[in-house]
Parts: sequence; structure tokens; C-alpha cells
Amino acid sequence: MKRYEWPGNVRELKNIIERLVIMTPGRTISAAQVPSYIGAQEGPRDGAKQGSALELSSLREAREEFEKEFIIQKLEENDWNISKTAEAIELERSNLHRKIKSYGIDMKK
Amino acid sequence: MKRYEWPGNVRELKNIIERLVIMTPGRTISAAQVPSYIGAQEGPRDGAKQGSALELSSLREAREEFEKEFIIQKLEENDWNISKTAEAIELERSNLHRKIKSYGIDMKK
DNA sequence: ATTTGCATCTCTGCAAATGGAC
DNA sequence: CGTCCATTTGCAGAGATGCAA
Repeated sequence: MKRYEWPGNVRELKNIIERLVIMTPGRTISAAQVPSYIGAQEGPRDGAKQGSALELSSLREAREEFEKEFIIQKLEENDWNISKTAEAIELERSNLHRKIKSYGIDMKK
Repeated sequence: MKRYEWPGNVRELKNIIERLVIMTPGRTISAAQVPSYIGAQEGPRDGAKQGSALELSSLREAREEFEKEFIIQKLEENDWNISKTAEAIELERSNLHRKIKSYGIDMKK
């Protein structure tokens, strides 16, 4: 049976939950992804760029990770239509293209 | 991870999360309702503002809201020490000052 | 701790090309 | 050949950042 790995202290857990709420780029939180946010993933969590922005310390990295997830969410909500998504998030299409490429977002369509 | 005796509020948080993950219909959690469960997003800092970056559509607004909350989290983790926080998030102190001011973050001290 | 000036880098919008499907 | 739309690219202006006061 899988058991969640809880953070070491109350404050950290509270912070994680709050950040989970604030950072989640959609209107909803996928129940499936919650366990990974609270540290239920397998293996060690080294300083690599793996994992969510919640685990990142650098503002720049966290911001980028958030932006990536946000864009993915909005793309899904708009059926992976660049133009619609760009308009929805008030970003130029060309810039959205640039971000998609730089973040390596896979356009599965 | 080793298991020890959780303080009462940790157990309560655990229950809340399990409810959110397991009992939520449609496999999604309304992000807006989570804060009310755990009492987040309230207090002197943003009593008037309801909701978070989740409701924002513009990438720019969402990014700013995220950044603000991220910085607040890190400030709390570092006892509201600017220098320590700046080092932790790898941002120049002067820039952290600028962001704190522009985001209107209340340094309760 | 906080602010400011400045050089530098990055991001953004706009427009203009390029590419591809039809 | 055109037409329509997605994608890319070239700038110039706006914004963010680090550094040193």
C-alpha cells in the first residue's frame, strides 16, 4: 500500500498546501496530481529540475515552472488551439509560440 | 519516511487532504474551496481579496499573483528576513525590495 | 534594511516573412 | 496560382535584473 511521505513539519506542509492552491494553473486541481505535490513521489528528490514548482527554491525556476503548467492548462481548456489560448491569456500568438517551444510543451495534435 | 506522532493539526490536515483527494466528485478539487478548509488566504494581508491566481485568465496577472504568494511563502520560511529570503530564492536584495513594494506585501514588523 | 541610478539582459507586441494544407 | 491559417523571425520599446552606490 502506498503511503504518502509527509513533510517534516507542520509549517512546511501548510505552505505546500497553500502553494498548491495558489499555484495550480487551472480552475481545478487534478486529484491524481495531489499526491505528487505533497511528496508521494518515488525516489530521492535531489536538486534537479524534476518535480513541481512547489519544490523549487529559485524564484526564476518556480516562475517558469508555474508559467509552463499554466500554459498547458490553458491549452487543454482551449483544445490545444494556439490562437484561442493566446487570446484567452492575453498573450500574442507569436509569444505563445516562443514559450511553447522554450518550455518544450508537447503539442499532441 | 519514519512515522511519529503527528500533532493534532497535522492529523487534521491529513484528513482534509484525504477528503480532498478521495471524496471529491469528478476527480477534481475546486481550488477555491481548499483555502476555506485549511484557513489559508486570510488574515491581515489580503482580507479584501477573494480568490487567487486560479481565477485569473491573463498570464501576466496569474504570474504576478503567483510570484507574490511565492515571495510571501519564502519570507515566512525565513522569518521575514530580507537578506536570507533573497539568498534563498536567488534574487538580489534590491530586487526583492522592489517586488515587496510593488506587490504591496506587508512587512508586519 | 531600503532606496536609487544605470548598464545589461530579457520579454513583449507588432509586423513581416515563411510554411503547409487545401 | 491563390487563400487561409499556423509558425517563425526581426526589431524596437518596455520591463526586469544585478551591481554599486
